[in-house]
Amino acid sequence: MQQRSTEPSSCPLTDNNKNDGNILLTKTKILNAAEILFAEHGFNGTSLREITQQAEVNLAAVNYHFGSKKELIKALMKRYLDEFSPRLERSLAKVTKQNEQPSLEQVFTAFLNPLLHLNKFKENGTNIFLQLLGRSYSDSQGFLRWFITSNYPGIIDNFTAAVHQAYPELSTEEMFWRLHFTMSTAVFTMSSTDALIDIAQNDFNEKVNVEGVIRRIIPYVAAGVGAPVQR
Amino acid sequence: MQQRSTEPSSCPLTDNNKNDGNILLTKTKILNAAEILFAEHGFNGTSLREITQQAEVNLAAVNYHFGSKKELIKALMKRYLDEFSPRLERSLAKVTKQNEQPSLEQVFTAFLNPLLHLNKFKENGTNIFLQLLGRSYSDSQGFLRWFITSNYPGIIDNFTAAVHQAYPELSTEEMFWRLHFTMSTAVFTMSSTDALIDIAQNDFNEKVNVEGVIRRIIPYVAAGVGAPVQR
DNA sequence: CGGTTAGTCAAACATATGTTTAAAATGACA
DNA sequence: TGTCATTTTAAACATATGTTTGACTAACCG
Repeated sequence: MQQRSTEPSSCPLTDNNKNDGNILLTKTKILNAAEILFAEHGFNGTSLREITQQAEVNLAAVNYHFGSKKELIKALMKRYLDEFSPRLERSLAKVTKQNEQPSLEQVFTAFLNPLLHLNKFKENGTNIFLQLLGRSYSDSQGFLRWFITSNYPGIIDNFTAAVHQAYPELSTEEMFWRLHFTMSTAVFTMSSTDALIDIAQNDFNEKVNVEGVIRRIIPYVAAGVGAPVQR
Repeated sequence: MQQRSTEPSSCPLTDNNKNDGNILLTKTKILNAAEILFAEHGFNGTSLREITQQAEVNLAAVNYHFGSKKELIKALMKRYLDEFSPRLERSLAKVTKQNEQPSLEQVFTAFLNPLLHLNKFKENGTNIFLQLLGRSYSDSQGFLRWFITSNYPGIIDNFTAAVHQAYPELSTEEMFWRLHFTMSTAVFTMSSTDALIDIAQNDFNEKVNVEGVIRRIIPYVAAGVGAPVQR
């Protein structure tokens, strides 16, 4: 028996779960199947039976290896956040160190590489991660929002610092709101990327991908955050 | 027996369901309870039993009066969209008629009054409507998005026309994306307004309400849509 | 070999869900 | 008053869900 504690203690859920051969372990198979289904239909909208069927493992495996559905979701997000978070911190640090006063566009562009790296880390990883992030905010009354902000405070702190450096006149309150608007744009757009890309393809025959969408978002949010302060 | 057809045909679901006294009819009681719960916990996250319990009606009443949960959701949105849609159209028309080339900020400000009117139409109506709109986009794999865009095409058409008048240089593709970003910002922000207002209150003792949030969004999205075109 | 351990599996469990049914209540009108 | 359509009600239905159980398997080690 294993992993019956609710405390995640060490959480060994990265990809180093390989057999002697190259057969994926049950745990990894579950993670891989779950992230796609969760991204597509939300956390509430995906059942453990769908996941285990897709992963070709036994239903009980989820509860055996992760303890519960909630813990599975956390493990899922952790896998991406551990990969993404330090890279973003380095990327933001680079921008703020190199330039005395970076432009907002430079600050937001700092997200691009860490996000795209997830595509190498995992097939279609960027898309999946951003979609999961979007789901975290709307599904399950934000228990995951809490999980993220409390386990990865560095993301937010570094980011707000960089924005402040780029636009010092922005008050703390105004920044709080504008950063949330930015978060909304990114996260919400991504949670419906697939549909949007389809529409763009049909309506004006435009071939786009996730990277294309991100590149379009950057000037938008940079301008939004950089909007002149009222009054 | 009533309302067993899946065709909405006439859909008598506005507030003119009153008794001789001022006792709300079952139908209205259900709508009022459902909209709050749906806004709070999403469509998937709210059961008919919670709704009927809150509304103090029998469980079977929902299926009797509306046919199914899905039809209830449509009726819910219809109640607001019928109130909101024509007002927004008039408001946008006013702006585009009065000014030869209105500013983007003027265009977006045209949303303010129609949105705030919902607060008179119904207690906390603005907030509820925007939250429901947000839920429509993330829950239930977008069947409601389809419902809205196909039943109220005027909203989108008038809006894109107004934006084009304010910023003619923006290409159709770029506008498509930026309007979606804008939609994301508004809708997603609103679906977590309550939490945000709490945070704002605690963190820097700022007293805000829904109107305050909308007023903060306007310059943000106006600047975003108005961002200079790349290349 | 015997024994321990981690992992797998089918089945059951307990509960929650949307929907349907058929009987009972209600109210309007002749 | 009696009739009839409308509405309400409790109960059942069918299915779906997260979780648990207990037997079984396979691998490792003395």
